[in-house]
Amino acid sequence: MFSKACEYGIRAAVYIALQSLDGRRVSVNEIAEEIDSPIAFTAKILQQLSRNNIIHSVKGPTGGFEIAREDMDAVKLNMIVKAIDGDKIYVGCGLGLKECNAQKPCPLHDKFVDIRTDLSKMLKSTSLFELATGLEVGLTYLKR
Amino acid sequence: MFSKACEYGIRAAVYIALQSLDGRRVSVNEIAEEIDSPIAFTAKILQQLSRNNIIHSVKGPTGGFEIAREDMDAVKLNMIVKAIDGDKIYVGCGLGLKECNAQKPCPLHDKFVDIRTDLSKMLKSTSLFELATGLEVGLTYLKR
DNA sequence: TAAATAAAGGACATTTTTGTCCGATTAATG
DNA sequence: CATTAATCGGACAAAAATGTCCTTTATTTA
Repeated sequence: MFSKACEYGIRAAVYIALQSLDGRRVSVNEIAEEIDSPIAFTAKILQQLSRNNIIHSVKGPTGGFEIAREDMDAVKLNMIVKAIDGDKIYVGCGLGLKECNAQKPCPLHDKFVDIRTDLSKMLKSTSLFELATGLEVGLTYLKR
Repeated sequence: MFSKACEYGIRAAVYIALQSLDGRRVSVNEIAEEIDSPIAFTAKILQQLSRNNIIHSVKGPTGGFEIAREDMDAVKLNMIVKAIDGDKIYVGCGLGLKECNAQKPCPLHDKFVDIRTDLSKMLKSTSLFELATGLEVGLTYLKR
């Protein structure tokens, strides 16, 4: 569904949000450790998220990554997915046809649109804050 | 969503089914031409489908690929997907966690299960025959 | 102001996916 | 029985995704 990069990106963003709720800024090393991901690869992904203004980075000692409380509400999963995987999840034919639309649909078009609409709605309506608070109260987990 | 191999596999299977409805056995070359896919790569995928008894192959002159009328009903999309992509679409965590289940869910677990259940239902309930007949009456397309 | 710390970024390495080529095998037909 | 047409299968090639290493840049603090 998502690329590895995107999986790490979402997990990292949720972890950063969780720590930011406690006012803690976190380093790539801590993030990679806590979400069980490759450090350098995770660093690249965090750069992408930072460039897309999804998370905020601070250089130098005491630096690291953080997310403002308001941004946790504003940032929805679809923004993270788009920043990392582009819009290929939302766009294009399920069977790989170049042209596929209601006028000239592939055999799976309608059924595919249904699934994708649901996925899209879910991603657009799920905020980082929602995911981070689930973690905070111990309902969900990020590791293993 | 699906790998390229799986996209080609589904398109090929639908085309073979369509032609089999007319009693025509088709060659890899014709299939690749008609579904606009790389020939040799398509041949590999057809071998996989053949080994999994999803399509039937006949060697030698007048040979090619075909699907019996009964099999078009029996073969559902999930069987093709499984033969080519394995069960990674149905199994495993959306965020890539090794352990992720109702007892120890990732932050996206429940929402992911919903989407995947829908996808799974759709694939399990869609037969090759259904897709081939849509093509036959000109409601859907396989190329471009 | 020097040292230390952390992200940024470029180059490179590995693995997986996608795709190609060619000889071997099978079967129909003249 | 030779020729030809088709799939089968293995080895190879190219491209994309994943992952690593190392240098540079920014910033804090002693």
